[in-house]
Amino acid sequence: MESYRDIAIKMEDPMSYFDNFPVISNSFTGLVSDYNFAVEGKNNSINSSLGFMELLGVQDFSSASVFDATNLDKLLPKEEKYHIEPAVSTAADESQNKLTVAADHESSNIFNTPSTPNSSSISSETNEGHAQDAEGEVAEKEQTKTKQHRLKAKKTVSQKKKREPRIAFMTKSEVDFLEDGYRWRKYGQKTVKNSSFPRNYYRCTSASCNVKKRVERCFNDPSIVVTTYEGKHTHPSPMNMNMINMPRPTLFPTRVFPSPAPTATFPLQMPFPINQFAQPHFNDLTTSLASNLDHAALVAHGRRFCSTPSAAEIMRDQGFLQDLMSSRVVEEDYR
DNA sequence: CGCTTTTGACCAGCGC
DNA sequence: GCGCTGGTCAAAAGCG
Repeated sequence: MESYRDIAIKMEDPMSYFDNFPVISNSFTGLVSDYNFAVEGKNNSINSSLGFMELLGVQDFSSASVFDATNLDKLLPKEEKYHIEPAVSTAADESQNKLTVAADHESSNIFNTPSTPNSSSISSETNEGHAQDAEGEVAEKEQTKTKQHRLKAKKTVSQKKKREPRIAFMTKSEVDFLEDGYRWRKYGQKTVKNSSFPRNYYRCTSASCNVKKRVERCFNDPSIVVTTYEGKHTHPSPMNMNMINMPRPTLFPTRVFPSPAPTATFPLQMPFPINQFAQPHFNDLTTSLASNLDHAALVAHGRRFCSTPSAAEIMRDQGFLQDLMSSRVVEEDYR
């Protein structure tokens, strides 16, 4: 039913998108330059696969370049839907990590998740003295009741709620679950057609936060992890909360965004953690998207990132990597 | 004990 | 209508 049919970042000219893409951290230049940033364009094809710094390098860090919200309608036509295709690997690409960002746009679908139904205990209400048949009947009735309740709940909800916009990240990684600063609880796992890898479903553990996350491996390139976010966090990232009062290392910019801060609001409100050194503009695409790129880059590139001992030491001293990377990556780096 | 993960069952939507 | 697939639920099990 739900295939990768919807892409939000659709553009006639991908470069025009990045003309307004702010450099969020010039300290990461050496890091992200090894990424190919693939953006899918018209006709379900990859329009470009460009070195990340080629895309970012044109930026004037001091200039106030923000997303122009008026262009977003052009980028995200309501009726059109697109497929996510993995970035095409070339021989030269093989040794490099590849990161693709795309977003789902699914305005027409109905959100069919029911509100959490009251769970009824069936067995505990069964009287021991009853005959087994009677017990069976009671259990059956209760089950039917529960089913009807769930069905009703689903119908009610589906009439009101629409599915949130979604955004998918394709990241070349050995680790399935990429840290993003939020806490997630797994609520389902499904085998996927034509894929030997299961798809995992996660929900944000924060109360009243409906953000969902889907993690699966690309069926034709198992080295790529596809992480799909749905919804918008109603709270700041725990990671960012931890970082908010930290002294800022001189290695990193103290001001990440140009002044004035971006004000454009992207229709897809991103679920990602904000950049650790940025002010929390949760509704801003550039903040969230760019922040996630940095983070994904750091996680996936942890080993190489710290290949220079001095850099690694600085980072470790600042307590930066421990907070930002998964523990496994960090452990490997400092062994 | 509380939280998370596992996993079988259920439901909706779609195509035939 | 039926079968298939994706998405979710919820009880049970696992874990710290």
